[in-house]
Amino acid sequence: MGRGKIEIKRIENVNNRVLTFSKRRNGLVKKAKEITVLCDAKVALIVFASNGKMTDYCCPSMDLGAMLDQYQKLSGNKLWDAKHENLSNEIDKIKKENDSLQLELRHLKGEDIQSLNLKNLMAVEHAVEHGLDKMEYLMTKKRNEKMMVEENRQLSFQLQQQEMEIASNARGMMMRDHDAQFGYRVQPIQPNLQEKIMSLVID
Amino acid sequence: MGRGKIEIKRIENVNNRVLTFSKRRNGLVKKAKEITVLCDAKVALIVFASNGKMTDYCCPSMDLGAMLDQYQKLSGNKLWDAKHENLSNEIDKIKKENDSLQLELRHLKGEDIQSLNLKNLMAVEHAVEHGLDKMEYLMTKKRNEKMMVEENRQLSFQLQQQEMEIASNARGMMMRDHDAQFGYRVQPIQPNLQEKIMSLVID
DNA sequence: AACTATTTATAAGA
DNA sequence: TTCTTATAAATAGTT
Repeated sequence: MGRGKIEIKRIENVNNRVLTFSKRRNGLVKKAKEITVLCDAKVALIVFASNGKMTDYCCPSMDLGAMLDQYQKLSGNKLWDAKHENLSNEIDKIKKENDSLQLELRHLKGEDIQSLNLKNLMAVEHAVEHGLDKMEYLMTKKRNEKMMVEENRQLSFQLQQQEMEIASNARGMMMRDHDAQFGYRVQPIQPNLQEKIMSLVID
Repeated sequence: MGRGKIEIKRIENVNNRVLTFSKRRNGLVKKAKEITVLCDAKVALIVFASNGKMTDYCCPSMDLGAMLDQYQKLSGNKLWDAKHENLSNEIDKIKKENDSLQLELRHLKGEDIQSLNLKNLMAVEHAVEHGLDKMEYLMTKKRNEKMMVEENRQLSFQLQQQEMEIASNARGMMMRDHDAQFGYRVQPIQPNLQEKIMSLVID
């Protein structure tokens, strides 16, 4: 339909091809609209030019999503259903995992254990007892650490008090005996106490 | 393009409409194919007749799924992406829940507890100890049940032995004293023993 | 489904 | 791109 007949094969001249594309795309969309109106048809049309530019048409009576849902039903082709199924399956899988974790958790807390047989009960008990030992150990350790920090604080305080007292005494003495030849040396009761405690706490 | 010009509005005559639909649909698909070949274009076309029958065309160089992916990117329209996002979010949510369950589980087993502070440790310990009590109670109960079932089995066996013995004695007597006026009645040692045990087990 | 008079689409040219 | 126009193609009404 034009000045000359053309073969239906790729148009090699780029300008020509682009021009023809533009004309024919318009024609295609026009025809799509016409059949929609004339014949009560539902039409969806997506066209990409070779440069990637997109044109689309969808009949006003149904949105593209609905058209594609219908397409999937009638053609049996999976567009997003497949992806959805995968995701849904994964959700199911994780939910089941979740449930079994919840159940295990309840078992460890002694809940819902009626249905366990003796062997399973013993296994659960064993796990819990083992864990309990670890907890006791750690708690004792943490309590000791706290105690040591507190003890350290107290000892430091006492030490400070003592030093202040000695200094005060020394000052008093100096006032009384300004020319005294000997002097007191302040000695900690436990040398390196702080270091010892800290090494225990840090461990 | 025909014997007469027509207005572009719904064709009221059904036969006419259906006929026109068929002709124009073929024309539309033909044009779609032609532009695909002539212009290196990508075309997807879905047409539903008013009776629901579907026709579709998709260029050979790209499948419909890919076309629609591209459509979503370029148009910004969400077809399945929105649904996917929802599902993906749900997966993330459940996975997080899962992780926290896993951690709680490990805590109850005395694992990964270094990071817990004393207060949390005590809470975990308390939960576990409470659960342990319940387990001990249930295990004792189950062990007792087992023992009772075994005892029941043994008693039943003994009873049967006894009854057989008595019957055998009676037969021996009958042989010796065919006209004896009195007879033995077999009496269980503990009447209703079985019922008593079973009621304990079932509870 | 086939025919064909006409309308419509469009290829080539400007 | 857009307009023009000769011609091919599509199709409305008919058989």
